Amino acid sequence: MTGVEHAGEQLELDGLPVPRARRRPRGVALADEQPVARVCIDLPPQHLDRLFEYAVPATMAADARPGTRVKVRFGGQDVDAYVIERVDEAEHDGDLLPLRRLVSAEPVLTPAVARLARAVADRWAGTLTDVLRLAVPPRHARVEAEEQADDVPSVVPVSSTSAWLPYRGGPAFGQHVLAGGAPRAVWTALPGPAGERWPDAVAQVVATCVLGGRGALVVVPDARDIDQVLTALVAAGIPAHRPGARGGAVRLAADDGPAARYRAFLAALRGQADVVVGTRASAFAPVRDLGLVVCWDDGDSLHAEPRAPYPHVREVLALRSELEGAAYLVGAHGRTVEAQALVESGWAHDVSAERSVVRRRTPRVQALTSTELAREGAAAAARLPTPAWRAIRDRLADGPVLVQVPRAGYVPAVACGRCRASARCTTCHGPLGLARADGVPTCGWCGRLATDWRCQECGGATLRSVRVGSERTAEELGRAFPGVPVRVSGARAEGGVLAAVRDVPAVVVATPGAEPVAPTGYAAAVLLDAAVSTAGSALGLLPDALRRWLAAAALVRPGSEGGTVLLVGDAEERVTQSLVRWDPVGLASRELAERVELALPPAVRMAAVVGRRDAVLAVVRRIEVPGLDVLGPVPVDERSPGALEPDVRAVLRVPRAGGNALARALAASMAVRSAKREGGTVRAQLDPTELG
DNA sequence: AGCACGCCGACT
DNA sequence: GTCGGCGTGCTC
Repeated sequence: MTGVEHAGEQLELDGLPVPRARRRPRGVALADEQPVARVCIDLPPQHLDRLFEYAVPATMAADARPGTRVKVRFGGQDVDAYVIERVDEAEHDGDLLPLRRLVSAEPVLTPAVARLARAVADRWAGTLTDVLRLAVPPRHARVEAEEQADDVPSVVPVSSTSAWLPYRGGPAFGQHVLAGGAPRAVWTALPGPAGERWPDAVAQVVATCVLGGRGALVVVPDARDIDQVLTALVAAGIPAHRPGARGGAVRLAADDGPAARYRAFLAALRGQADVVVGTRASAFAPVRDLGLVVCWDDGDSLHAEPRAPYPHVREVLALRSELEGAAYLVGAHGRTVEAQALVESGWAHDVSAERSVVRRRTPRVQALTSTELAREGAAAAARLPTPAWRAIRDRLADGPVLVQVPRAGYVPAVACGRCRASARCTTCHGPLGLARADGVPTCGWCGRLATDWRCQECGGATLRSVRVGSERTAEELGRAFPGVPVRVSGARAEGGVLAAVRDVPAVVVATPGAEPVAPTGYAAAVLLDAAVSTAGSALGLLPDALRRWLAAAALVRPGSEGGTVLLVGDAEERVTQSLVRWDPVGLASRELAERVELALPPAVRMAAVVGRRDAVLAVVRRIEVPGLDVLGPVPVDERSPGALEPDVRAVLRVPRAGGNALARALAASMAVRSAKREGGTVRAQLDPTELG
């Protein structure tokens, strides 16, 4: 043994016992006040998910505050860490190493966000470090050094809540927010005229919150939605935050690039912006005096974080509203089963409109199913049946007509023209499709051109389309309505996603989620290939199909102004009826009852453990919680890198009340796994979205 | 994650 | 005799 430390003893002045924390490396003067920093280390292994203590050098005494980024020596290497707290005495009985370096004095991790991140890590059986990587944007030193704002008096928001009048419980929600309360609501938004659409309602309740002296946070699926909310906020008296000014709203999106993202983050952190409007990761934004959190369209898959520990915005904000005493609002045109569960458990209020209001504000909806068409004597086989064609032609006189197509591309799938077997690549057996009208079929997996294709079943050499995408639909509609401009909007379309179209006659073809807004509403919407949207057995498929249709239908003028929606195809009956009656809550409620019956989430809590068979079994075997049900493991399609056998998935199921215990036990088992280096790879996911 | 220590096989 | 395999343990 060498290097026995005596340095601490020099502080033993008046006979008091030397606090352990005062033991320190020779030659480093320590902070007088709170000389111990508890830090969270930026290393992935699950068994390191706890705080480690370091001595605070006197030089960092003032700046190494909770929330700052530091460098520490850990296990012989330099690692990044966050100071979580400063304390007087260490719990660790052993020498403390000094903090190595203060990266920045900016306390980027506020106590509230640190607490939220810990709760999120616990809830999803992940590590604090993983969550902090989602929550805190990478530092941008130049942005950090930019001029600080002078305190210019903030603008006073306009106090209008007109957009909430149609909703039962809407005005009361706003009043409660204004008074500093923390009401919780699940809101079914309706289509409306300019100034009363969902972004306006969101902006008004945000303005109400700011008027009441608190900050607000709005999380939406994508950048286009951010713009819509920011525009509506201006009308509600909350302008875009200007650097150098006090107040206003900032947009916070990872897509805006590191500098813009960090600048917006700092504006919130420093209390300069009152309102943050952003995508997924902004659920963790450090808004000061948070009074309201809003999640718009919680059924959009963009709200589900794809990185470990896979938290969902709707649930993160629910945790946050409880931890910070903030009001909670989740809104959509549709209703997810999960949001319905918040209502039916009594956790949140239902904020919806009366039937009469729904009828007044929504377009006329008609389902063109094959039975419906047969009744009218029309050919059912046509993708665009005559009544739909006629409706488009008639409504085009009044304005733009929206056509929603569930698939992007031209002809994403083709089949043998003789025996109808789906056409597969001769090399890798991937699906063949057409990129353009004059194109050669190409493989969707390996990209090879199928130049001299022959059917492997029957030897046929001709191909027919089995799925039609938005591009091909646009081409067909162009021919069907000569002289009418056709626009295409979609992530993979040539012009990308269009934010808006003009109020002139045009056919607008869009994939779900990419529908442009029309200033005074579309004259009509036609939802094609309805059967495609409800085919399959995935969990939540039906409410999700309704969500996509309602999102498009909500852009159409009310029936009183001729607004018409046509659903074309034989979709699942209940979903079709829910659209016709504009009743997303009814569908979600029935679906929830079914989930209770079948012991499926959210009536129960589940976790998926995916990876190499032996590794998965080892993790699962250690888990003991009351009422645990282990399903599987069964093989899945993917395989771990380098593995010979396909991965397996085990599904763990517990009664809803046992969710926290399951998460804790799963995290503990994963920690044992990482400590023992059991080998292979294992992914643990709570509330898995895909259950195969 | 990285790095130590520690106990069993084929090799200069 | 040793060089070196990776199983187990630890890191404030």
